[in-house]
Amino acid sequence: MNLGELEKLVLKYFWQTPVADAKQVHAHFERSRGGSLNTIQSTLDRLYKKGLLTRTKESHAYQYQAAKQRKVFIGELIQDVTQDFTQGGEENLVAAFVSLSTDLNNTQLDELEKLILDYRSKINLEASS
Amino acid sequence: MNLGELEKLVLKYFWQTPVADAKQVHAHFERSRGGSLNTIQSTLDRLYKKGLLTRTKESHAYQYQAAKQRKVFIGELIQDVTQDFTQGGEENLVAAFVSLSTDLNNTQLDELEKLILDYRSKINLEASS
DNA sequence: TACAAAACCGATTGACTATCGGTTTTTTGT
DNA sequence: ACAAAAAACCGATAGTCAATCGGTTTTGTA
Repeated sequence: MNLGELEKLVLKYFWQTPVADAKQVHAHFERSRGGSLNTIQSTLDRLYKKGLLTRTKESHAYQYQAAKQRKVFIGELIQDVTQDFTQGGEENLVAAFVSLSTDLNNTQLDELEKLILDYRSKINLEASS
Repeated sequence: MNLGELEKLVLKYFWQTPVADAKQVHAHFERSRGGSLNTIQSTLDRLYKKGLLTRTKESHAYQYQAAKQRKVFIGELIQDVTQDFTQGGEENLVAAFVSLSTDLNNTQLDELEKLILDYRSKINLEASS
């Protein structure tokens, strides 16, 4: 999944603004970067076709929304970009975490440990059902 | 950092084969995918210019090597692809880990916890120096 | 110094994003 | 029901970048 610059901006916009149509998105980006309504429209369409936005026709215009939560999307991005280099086993992802951890501080490590704990109990609940 | 299909293959090759020149790389990929020696050469050159391979002229031909360890590279890839969506704070990365953890099992969680432990002590050693 | 090997250069093709003008379709107000 | 307005849709263009390879220049060695 490869995203252009405007696509990224629009995606980020939808994590701040749950629902919007092309006109609103255009209004938002008009001062910060310019560009015609048509450009926004085709970008929304591209994102829709990529499965990153959903849309429903509300009376006249499409109402767009983010298809995935930010965290989920980022997770998928990571999987996407790493899978070519990790031969199947997910243990490589664990290794990738380590490379990343260069910038983590103690508090963040705490948080991560808590998440692992939670996740572990979720796994084990499922296993015992 | 955006990599083409052949670039990815070549990179993976160099994590298996520490040193090689264009001819060797070409020989390796000849049966699996074809392509001329020139194609390999320009791909090597592109990877070199991207900082993903190093090279030194050994008598006549360049000898190429991976510039980064696989894990380091993957870590950088992840940072690269996520940074547009994580406003500065690395806590978002922690969140990204969770999305990823869908496929982790208990053993892998153990490993990750161990790594956190190691990393934490490294941080705290540095802090007290 | 000639020959062979490799590097280098340049051109082409194919994706894909950004951009926007123009046309068609859809909505809506009268 | 129809005309005007709004939005969607279509198509074209420009820019970037990987893959591809032929041809030319450089370089190293016998």
